[in-house]
Amino acid sequence: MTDRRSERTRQLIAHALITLMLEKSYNAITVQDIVDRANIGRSTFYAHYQDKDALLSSELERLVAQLTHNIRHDNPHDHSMLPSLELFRHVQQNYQLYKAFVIWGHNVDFPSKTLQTLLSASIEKQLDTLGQPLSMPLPVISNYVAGAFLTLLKWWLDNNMLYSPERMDEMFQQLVLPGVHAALDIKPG
Amino acid sequence: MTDRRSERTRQLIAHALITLMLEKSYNAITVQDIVDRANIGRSTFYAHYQDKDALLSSELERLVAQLTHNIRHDNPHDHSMLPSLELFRHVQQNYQLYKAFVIWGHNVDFPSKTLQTLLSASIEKQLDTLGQPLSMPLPVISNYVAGAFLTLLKWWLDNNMLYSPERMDEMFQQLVLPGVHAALDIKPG
Amino acid sequence: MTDRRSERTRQLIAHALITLMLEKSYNAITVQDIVDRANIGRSTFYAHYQDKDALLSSELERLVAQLTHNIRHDNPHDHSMLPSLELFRHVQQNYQLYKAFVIWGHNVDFPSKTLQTLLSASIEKQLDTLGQPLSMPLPVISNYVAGAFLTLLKWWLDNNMLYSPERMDEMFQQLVLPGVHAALDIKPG
Amino acid sequence: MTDRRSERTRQLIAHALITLMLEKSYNAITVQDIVDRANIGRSTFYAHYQDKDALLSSELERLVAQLTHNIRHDNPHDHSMLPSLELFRHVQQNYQLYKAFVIWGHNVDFPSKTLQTLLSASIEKQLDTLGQPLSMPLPVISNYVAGAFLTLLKWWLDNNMLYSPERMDEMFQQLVLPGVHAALDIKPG
DNA sequence: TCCTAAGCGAGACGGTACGTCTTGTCTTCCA
DNA sequence: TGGAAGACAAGACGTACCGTCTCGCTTAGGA
Repeated sequence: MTDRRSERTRQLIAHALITLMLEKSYNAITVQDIVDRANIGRSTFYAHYQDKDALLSSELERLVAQLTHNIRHDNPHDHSMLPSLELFRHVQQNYQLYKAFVIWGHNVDFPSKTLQTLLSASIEKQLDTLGQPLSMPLPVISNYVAGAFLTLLKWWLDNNMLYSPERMDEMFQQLVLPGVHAALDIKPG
Repeated sequence: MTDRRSERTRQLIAHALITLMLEKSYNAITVQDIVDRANIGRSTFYAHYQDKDALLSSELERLVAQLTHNIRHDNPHDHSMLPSLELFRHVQQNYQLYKAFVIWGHNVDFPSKTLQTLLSASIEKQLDTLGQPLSMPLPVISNYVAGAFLTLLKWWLDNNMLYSPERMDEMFQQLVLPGVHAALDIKPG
Repeated sequence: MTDRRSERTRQLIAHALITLMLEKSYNAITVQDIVDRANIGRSTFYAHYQDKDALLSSELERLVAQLTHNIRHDNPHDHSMLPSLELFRHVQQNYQLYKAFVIWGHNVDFPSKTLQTLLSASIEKQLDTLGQPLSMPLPVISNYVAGAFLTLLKWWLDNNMLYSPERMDEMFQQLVLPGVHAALDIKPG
Repeated sequence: MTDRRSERTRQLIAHALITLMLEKSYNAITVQDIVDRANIGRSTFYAHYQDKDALLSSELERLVAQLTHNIRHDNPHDHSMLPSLELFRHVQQNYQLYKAFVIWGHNVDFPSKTLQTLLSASIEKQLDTLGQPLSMPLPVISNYVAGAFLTLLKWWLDNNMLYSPERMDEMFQQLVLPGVHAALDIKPG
């Protein structure tokens, strides 16, 4: 059986990063902070990750992988543009994690950028299968939808999830769908 | 009249920052880079700005001030939610500047955050004056509109301003207005 | 009967150290170098020696033991101060070994120190048995003779054993004996 | 006038090294030890010296330069092989310094090596001017004299300068001169 | 002949020091 | 007298080794 110490150490590191990001800005976190919090040696950190950014990227990928997995499996036959309700719910269930990674100002923007790119691509694929005639370029629509969703998500997290995922999704649908339907030449209702 | 050398130095520093930001990531730029590019002494930099972030903030404020000034004066009686066309035009005329400050990945996210906050507040004020009954909280709408606009703006800059400001604004209106009108209980047309 | 693998491993380690010392400075040699060269595991090294210095000490002791053994047994009734000719010959026969351990600059000085201490003690014992009146403290004389001998030895090794052991010994005797005889109040001739 | 802070800092560093070398082995001294003792920043150390060894070399050169300067100027017409008495006196006056740099075991051997090379070269030059016929190679003699002198010097320092410089010199002369005169074919007396 | 304790390789780990880099302060000197 | 030049303290960076450790594999030598 293989040496499982590596995995344990990786988890210690990841957990240290996340708890630290709830306390202070990513930029203000030093490798030594992480190392101290995780109770590991400095070189052990560098044996696992090239640097602090690689750690963040890795954890973000992990988060995104988990997100995609959860969502897609729950609704394999979903044909909506974006499983927004499930996303709001998923985020609620992983509040700490998203709070740590997504909140503005606390962090650099590349989590946002990654999520935007990912969501945008997913939306574009969904819209493409509809085969609707479009009144504007597809990437504009998909980026817009992804951006609008993330904007609402950030606002929600910034305001400590004041509303339920259902209420957030309702507002999202109400704000975004009419415009998208117009862009897709779909008659409302 | 005050010593004008200060102002000249300030401009050298600002120009140095902007040209550097077109070349590499904000985080990768050091104070020494700026000082070398501007041909000034290290202490002179610190005589003008507390640190690198203060410089960026200052230049961003400058940009925003110029933006607000131009827009508002051009259309003093405008009652639309957001002077989006003028904004797209303004950005086009200051392409380099916005490219340097706004493009994702190259930079930290606080320019985006600042712009988002600013736009959002402006929109909220405009919507408030309308006195319309709302089907959702006002901050949700204003944040949504600002986020949607900035998303399109970033996409536009990322794609080297492929379309005209007019076309961008048209798409923006088409995507955003229906949803906002629905939220404001405004009958379309 | 005991497991003989230990002894084999010890030899691998010692051989690795010696070949490495012919290539680079002792200080520049890492435990990992030794471990790689000997094709053993890191922990195996530490199972045999406390650290790199312990290994060097151990090998040096080994060398010294072999030296003392050879010399003393060959000439059990020798009453000269120092069996210098035999020493020069012994060194010649173990050129690589001494080159590795003794040459200046390549190494730290504790091989020299160890040899100096050893030789000095041996000389002191020999001189003491003579019971001669002395014109100066005995340790001064013994240290001087040991130092002079080692200096010539180092010069010889540094110059690739340019001369024969016999010639070296002749020069050593010619340089050192008159002074020592004077110190011991021995009439020349 | 030039900035004199550099020189002050250099002295702080040198002084820190010397006091530390009186307390523990050169190898056991870390750059951080020096930096802490000297109350300077880590990078300041590296602005002045490439590394710890460069510092030691530099201070040793300084010591040697001072040594050569003092000796030669005091006795411009001295024709002896080696101004040994002056050297013993000089060392006595700089006891701390030599104790720090020269004592065996405490240190690596390159101070000894440097001194040996220097003294040897100086002696060789002196002997060469004599034009005496030689019964052995000149470098053998000069190395021997230098080595013998340093051996006595180390013994003296190791024994806390038990005897006066004059007594040490007397013993040195008594031990070394007869042999050298023999090598140079000089009749005694 | 099998069993079991030991020797071993492989390499993860906590830790220490390295030499480099950048920051923000402070001092010197020149125009 | 203001600003360039740059020395400086501070401290984080990513790298290199250290000595300890755990893990399975191999293997010798007593059962």
